[in-house]
Amino acid sequence: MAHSSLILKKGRKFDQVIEGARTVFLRDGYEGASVDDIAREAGVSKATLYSYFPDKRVLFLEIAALETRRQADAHEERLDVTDPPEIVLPSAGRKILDFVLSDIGIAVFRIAVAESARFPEIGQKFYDSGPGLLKERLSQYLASWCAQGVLTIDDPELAAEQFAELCKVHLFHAHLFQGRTDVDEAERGRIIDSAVALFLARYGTRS
Amino acid sequence: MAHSSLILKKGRKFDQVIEGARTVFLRDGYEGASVDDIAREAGVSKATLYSYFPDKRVLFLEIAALETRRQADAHEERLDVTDPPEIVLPSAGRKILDFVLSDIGIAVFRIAVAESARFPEIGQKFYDSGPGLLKERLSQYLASWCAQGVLTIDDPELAAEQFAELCKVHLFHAHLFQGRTDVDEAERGRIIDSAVALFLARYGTRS
DNA sequence: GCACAACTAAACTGATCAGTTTACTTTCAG
DNA sequence: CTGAAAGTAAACTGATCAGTTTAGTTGTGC
Repeated sequence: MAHSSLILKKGRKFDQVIEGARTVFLRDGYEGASVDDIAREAGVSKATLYSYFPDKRVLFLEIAALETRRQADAHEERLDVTDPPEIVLPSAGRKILDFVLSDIGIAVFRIAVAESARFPEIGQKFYDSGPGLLKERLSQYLASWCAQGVLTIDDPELAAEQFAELCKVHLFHAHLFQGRTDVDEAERGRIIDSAVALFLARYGTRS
Repeated sequence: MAHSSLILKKGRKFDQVIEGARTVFLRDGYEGASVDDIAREAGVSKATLYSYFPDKRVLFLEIAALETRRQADAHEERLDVTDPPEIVLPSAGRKILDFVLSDIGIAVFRIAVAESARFPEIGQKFYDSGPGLLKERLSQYLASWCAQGVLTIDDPELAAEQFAELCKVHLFHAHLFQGRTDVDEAERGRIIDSAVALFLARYGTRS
């Protein structure tokens, strides 16, 4: 008895295709990736690949969707409303910064920026599952502490985005445009501390 | 007498080629642009184009360099050190925001992000003539007002980048990823006002 | 008005690549 | 064991495109 694989849509190598496409698209971008490369990387014949996906574009959109979902999952954990901003903001900021400096974070950003002119839904999905989702969660957290009088924020959504941007300052551009991959712990900490201080100087109720 | 055109390197149609390449590269990106398209757009034969530039890559790098120079020129005007931060910051912020929301600003950013993995010097040049130059100018301005005790900033370069990022909050991503081109004056003003307030709450000496 | 450089249209080369087809092999459920 | 579904390698089609070549035309300084 045992493994009734009802869930398998069709084909044994579907996952291999997805994994190969992911690798190649993230490494080479949409234009730079060739279908032959993907098939080779996936360890699958081109004919098999084309039995799953009608064309390169659809395969790419599928990968982009999966990858943005994964991005969303990385930000999954709700912010703990019971912890105060002085605790939550530094740790949330660190997670944001670590993600946008990661290889996968940079690769997805690069592709979203490059291809969202050609494929508008890619830009939309990327935004919704990345910056947009973060804004939603963080603004809810901020609003709940406003209600308690610990924070004073007239527009929590705007404030959430301001905080997120402050966390990326300097290092994100340095990595994206100057290839600086050598960002150490201390430097990250310095940026986040400054972001939190700047944020709380304005939105924190006087201590 | 008259027009001794000593300056002309060679060729009467050099400028046409540049202009055509600019149009097509900014519209279609590096991979998306074809040399035939560029020649047609420039109103020039392919052979002429190839008499000026050895290959597509060099032509692209030339356009990217010119375009980033132009970007730098747009930020040219030094900040007037005699005006106080409450005057300078809102107007500088508006200029930053207007630029990054302009068609040309978005197009150059898209190409810099997409191609700086393939052509590292593009990322470097873009950074130097855009965000880097701005940081330099703005941090000098900030430092000069620190000396007078009006501002209190331990790291003016970091603060300059923080301010620049705050000015782009929300609207830049909305335009880049969601194609929102309909950003009105009021919304821009709201973002800038909030950025200035946030910045001065922390770095301004108490009023 | 001549000589020479700049320019042209168009054809061509060689490469790459998306997507298809063919003839064959592997896998596995019943 | 068997037959159908899934997969394979490799050749093929048709298109695009960077870059070259050819044979001829235009513009211009002198």
